[in-house]
Amino acid sequence: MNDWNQTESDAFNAAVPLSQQAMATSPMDYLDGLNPAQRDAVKTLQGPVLMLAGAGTGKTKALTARIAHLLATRSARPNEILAVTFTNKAAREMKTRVGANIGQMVEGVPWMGTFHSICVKLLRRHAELVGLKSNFTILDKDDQLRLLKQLVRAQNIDEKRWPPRMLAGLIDQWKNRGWVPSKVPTAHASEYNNRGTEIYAAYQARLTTLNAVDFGDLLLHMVQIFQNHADVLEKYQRWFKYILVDEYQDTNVAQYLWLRLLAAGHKNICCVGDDDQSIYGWRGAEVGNILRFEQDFPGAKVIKLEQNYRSTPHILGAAAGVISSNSNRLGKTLWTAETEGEKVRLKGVMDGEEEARWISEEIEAYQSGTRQLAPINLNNQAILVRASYQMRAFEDRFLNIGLPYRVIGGPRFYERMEIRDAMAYFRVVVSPDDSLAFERIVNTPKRSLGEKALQTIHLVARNNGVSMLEGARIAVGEKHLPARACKTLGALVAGFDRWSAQMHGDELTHIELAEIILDESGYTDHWKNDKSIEAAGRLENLKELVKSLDQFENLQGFLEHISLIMENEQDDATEKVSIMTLHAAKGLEFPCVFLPGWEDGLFPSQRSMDESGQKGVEEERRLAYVGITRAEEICTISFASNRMVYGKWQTSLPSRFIDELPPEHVDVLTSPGLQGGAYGAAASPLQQRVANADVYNSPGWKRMAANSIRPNRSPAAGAVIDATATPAHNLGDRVFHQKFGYGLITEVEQNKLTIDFEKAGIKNVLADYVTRPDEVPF
DNA sequence: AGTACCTGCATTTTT
DNA sequence: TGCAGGTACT
Repeated sequence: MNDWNQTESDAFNAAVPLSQQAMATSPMDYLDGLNPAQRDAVKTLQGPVLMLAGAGTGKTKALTARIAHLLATRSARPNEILAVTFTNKAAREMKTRVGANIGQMVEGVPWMGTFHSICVKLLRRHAELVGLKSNFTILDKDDQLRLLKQLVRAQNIDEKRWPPRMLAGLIDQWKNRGWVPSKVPTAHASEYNNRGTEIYAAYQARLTTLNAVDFGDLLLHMVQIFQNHADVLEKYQRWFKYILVDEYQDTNVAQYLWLRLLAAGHKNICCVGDDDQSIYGWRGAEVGNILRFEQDFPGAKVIKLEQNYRSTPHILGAAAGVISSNSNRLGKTLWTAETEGEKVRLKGVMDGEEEARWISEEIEAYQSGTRQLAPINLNNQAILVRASYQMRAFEDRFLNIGLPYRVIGGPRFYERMEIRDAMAYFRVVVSPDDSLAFERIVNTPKRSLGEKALQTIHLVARNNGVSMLEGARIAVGEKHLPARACKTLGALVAGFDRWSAQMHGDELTHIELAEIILDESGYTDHWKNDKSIEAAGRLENLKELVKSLDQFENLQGFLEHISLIMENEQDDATEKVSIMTLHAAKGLEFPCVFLPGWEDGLFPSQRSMDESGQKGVEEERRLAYVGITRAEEICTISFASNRMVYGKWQTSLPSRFIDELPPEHVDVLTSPGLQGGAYGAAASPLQQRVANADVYNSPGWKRMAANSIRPNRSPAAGAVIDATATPAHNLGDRVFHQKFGYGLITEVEQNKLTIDFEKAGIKNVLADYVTRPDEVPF
C-alpha cells in the first residue's frame, strides 16, 4: 500500500490533464481576499521564508493559497511539493482547503502529511539502509514500554528506583534530539543509573531484530539515512522543489535536522509558525528553531501576519499585555479592524466548586440570551483548563444540572484497551512474527496462561530462534506446558493458522474475517460476559472498529493507517459545551471562552517553574496567550482562593499572569470582601481592583442575584421547570443517569436512590443526578 | 491463577 | 481524592 512508484506516477498523471491547463491560467481566485502580508507570503516562492503568523491571522488561508500559487504558476507539480504538518487533523484540513482552492486541477498533493506519515513512506522505501525490512511495524507507547521493561529486567536494575517509564522518556528525548545511542553526549551518559545509553543501544538492537520502530525512530532513521547516504538525500533534495512546514515553533531537533537536510539544495523552504504559541517544549519542541530561522537560512525573508480576524480589541489587548512580559520573542503586534467588544472579564471566587457553579451559570446565561447579547449556543462556548484534573469539578457540576458537555482530548479511540487488543489479534494474523502483539493477547481472554507459561514460551521461542507464535506451537507440540494450557494455547495457535489462511484465501471480506477473529478467539465473549459498566461501551467500540474497516482495502492497510492516525470524531448532534486543556485548544476558536484556575502553582504550574525556571514560566505565559486568543467575543478568566488538590485543601494566590493583564482591557466581577486578608497585604493594583470592585453593579452579580434561588437540577436547553413542581422520585420510576444510563428505582431514602440500571446493574445514587427520561430535552 | 488489599503517586500529549 | 501497579493471600 505504500508503493512508492504508484504514488509518484498517479500524482504525476493527475497533474497534467490538458483540459485543465486552461484553468491554471484563469484568474487566481485564491489571491482574492488576502491582505497584503498574506499576499506577500503567498507570492514569495523562492528562497527561505518565515511566515510569522499570529493567532487568528489567517495562516492556513495563506499556506493553502501558497500551494495553489505554486501549482498555478507551474513552479512545481503537485508531487514535488513537500508540505508537513504536526497532526493528522491539520493535514486533513489543509488537504481539504487546497482542494477547494485549486478545484479540479489536481487530485491532491501526495506529499502532504505529518512528519511521521511522510517519514513512514520514505522509510519503507529505504528500510534496508538502517537494517530493516520495508514491512516493519510501528510500535506504540505500550509496546515500547513492554520491550524496555524486558530489557531493564535482564539488567537486574531496581525497577522501583529506576522506573522503565523514566527510561522510555529519556530515550524519547534523545531521539527527539537526533541522538543515536553512540551519539548521546557524555553529559547524559550518567542518566538512568549510568545504564541509559547502554540499554538504549540494546533497545535499538532489539527493535531491529523485531523489524520494528517506535515513533521517534521514524524521524531518527530518516535523518541517519540522509546523513549517511548522500545519493538518497540528493534525490529527495531534487525531488522536493518546495517545502512548506506548518507550526514550525513545535519542531524538535530531529525534525529540524530532517528539514534542513532536505532544504539544503535549493533552500525553497517556507516555515509557518508563531513563537508566541510554542507550548510543547516539554515534549521536545525547540522554540529556538523558529527564533534562529534567519541564522539557519541566511537571506531568509520574514513576513509577519499581524492582522487578526478572530478577536475583539480588548481580547487582543489583554493577550498582548500578557505575552509582552516574555523575553526572547520575535515580536509581533496583532491588530484588528474590529472596534466593538466586551472587556476580558475577571472573577475571583472562594473555591473550585464555586468556580464551577459560577461558570455554569454564566454559560446558561449566555446560552439563553439573558445578557444583552444574542444567545450563544453551547457549541460556541468552551472551558479551557491547565490540567485535566480541573475538569472533574466542571463535569460534576454539569452532570448535576444536566448541562450537556463534551470533553475533548480524552483517551483516543485507538488507545482504548479493547481496540488495542483487537488490533493485536489482527496484527498477529497479518504478521505472525509480531511477537509483541502475540504477547499482548495470548492470555486475553484468559487462557490459563500465567507468568510461568509465558516464560516457557519465551524460552522455547528463543532456543529455536523463532517468533512467539511459533514458540507457542512448539511448546504445545512438545507438551512443555500443563495440559490445560496446552489445550487453550493450541486452540489459539490453530485459530491463527485458520485466520491467516482465510486472509490469504478470497472467500471472506476482511470485514467478515475481522468479525470471525474477534468471535472465534473468544474476545467478543470476553466482554459480553463482563459485568462492568464499561463492557457495553467496549463492545460498541469494537463494533465501530469493525465498521471502520470498510474504508480500507484489507487488514494490512487498516493497521498501517491506525498506527499513525487517530479516529476521534464521533460527534453527535446535541449542542454541548466543550471542556479541554489549553494544549488541546491550540488552533481552535470559540465565541465565548472560560479560563478557570488562574492561580500561581496551578497556572503557571509549579512543576513547570521548578523544572524549567524562567523558561518554564515563559512557556506557561505562552499558554496563557494561547488561551486568551482562543476567544472571539467573550473571554472570562477566573481564580479561586482555595482549591482541593489531590484530596487536600490548598490556598493559593491569583496567577502572576493576572497582574500582567492591562487594566484597561479588564472588567472585574469579583465580589468585595471575598479576598479579605487572603492576599490583601501584597495586593497589586489589579488585585486591589478585584477586591474593591463594585460588584453589585456588575452584570455578573445582577445575574447571580436574580438567579440566587434556583433549582439545582436546571433544564438543559432552556425549558423551564419550576423547582417546587419537580416531582419526587417514586419506586418503580424509570430514570436516566448520564453515566449509568436508564434504570428503575428500587429503593428511595430521602435523596438517596437505589436504582437497577439496565446496563450498569444496581447502584446507589443521589436523586440530584438522575432525571426522568421525559424531562431531559437533550 | 486469580482476587483482595495496599502503597505511592499525581501537568500539559501528538505521532 | 482516586487510580494504577505491585504484593500477599486464597
